[in-house]
Amino acid sequence: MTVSKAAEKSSDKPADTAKGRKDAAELQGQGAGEALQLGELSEQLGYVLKRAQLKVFENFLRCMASLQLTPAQFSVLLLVEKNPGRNQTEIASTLGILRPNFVAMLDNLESRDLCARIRSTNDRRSHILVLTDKGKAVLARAKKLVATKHEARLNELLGQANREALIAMLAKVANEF
Amino acid sequence: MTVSKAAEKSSDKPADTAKGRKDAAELQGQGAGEALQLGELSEQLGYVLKRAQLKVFENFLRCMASLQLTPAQFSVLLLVEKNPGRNQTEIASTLGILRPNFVAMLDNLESRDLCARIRSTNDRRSHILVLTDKGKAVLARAKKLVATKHEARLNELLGQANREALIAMLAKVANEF
DNA sequence: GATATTTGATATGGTCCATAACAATTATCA
DNA sequence: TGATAATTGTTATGGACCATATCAAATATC
Repeated sequence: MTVSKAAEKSSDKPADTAKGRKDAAELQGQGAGEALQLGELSEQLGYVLKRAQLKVFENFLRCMASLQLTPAQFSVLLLVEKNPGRNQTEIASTLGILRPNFVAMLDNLESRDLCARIRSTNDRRSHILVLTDKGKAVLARAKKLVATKHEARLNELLGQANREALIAMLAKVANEF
Repeated sequence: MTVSKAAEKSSDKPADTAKGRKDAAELQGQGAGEALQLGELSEQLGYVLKRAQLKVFENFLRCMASLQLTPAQFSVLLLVEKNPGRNQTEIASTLGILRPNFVAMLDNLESRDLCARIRSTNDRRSHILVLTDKGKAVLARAKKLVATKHEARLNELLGQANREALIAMLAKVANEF
């Protein structure tokens, strides 16, 4: 059903021109066993950005294994703690999460008694979000884990000054690119 | 079928203790209409990394709209150009793409006549990858678009020196974190 | 008071990522 | 040599994440 599935194999013997066959012959066994050259790829912003993000998320998940918190869940807890009394739409949209996709996230956090939906008396359509006591306690422990295991790792890799510069530049890119 | 779907709604009136009701009352209409405070979130590496990556990919796609190349496809073309004669497993693994998922990507690129699979004569199991002439031409145009529209944007945002420093730090994080 | 908008929610489809399994081919080694 | 193991490209499949359309209830607008 994917677009790529609909792609027709143009021919069974691609590049089968006289020049094609000659070039192919020259390439047989090219640099076998040797490491590939990344070339310009290693200076492509998107490439290095994506790979760094994957590594950081991976490390985050390892650090949070005992609390079973994903980066997205951690960000929700942080934002609700900082902005108690806001509704789902407000929290979701500032995190770039679409409302439909935020429902399942909240179902999960609420089922673990980390946060609660409270019907607003001002506007009975909306749910006000609050951290439960357990949620506050878990978030406090999560922050310590992040500080001691996650950010500390980045500090010993880049140094305090570079770490702050990196985050500042990333924030600028995220906001103004 | 998701995990979160299996989450049971613990109760219809969450946090309905005496303290819970009082706290909820205090929160009604909290900072309505005002912007939310990001708080510690804006200094979380993972958060700012992810958002920056999304913005950069988004901009990349806009710059490449005329060539219809995604960041992943661009990286494949770059790597094949730099390392002609390598097989699918080698190209995919250095890009962090799993072999099964690489098949559809190549089907797509091959159907557009950007690259070609050639049966190796040394090892008839493997397909050697090469850029077609059209693939080389498209990649050349893609590089120019990236340089003039994409990287130039980053330069005017951070400056040349900072841009290089950012990429160097991201590469370090990607490789050593 | 009729109409439009907002909120949370459901259903659904797409894309990306990960694992298992398979046929063809090659490597290993008894 | 020949039996067995490993590798390559591939298919099938399921999960996680993201996006859109739609809905009922509640509210806003006029």
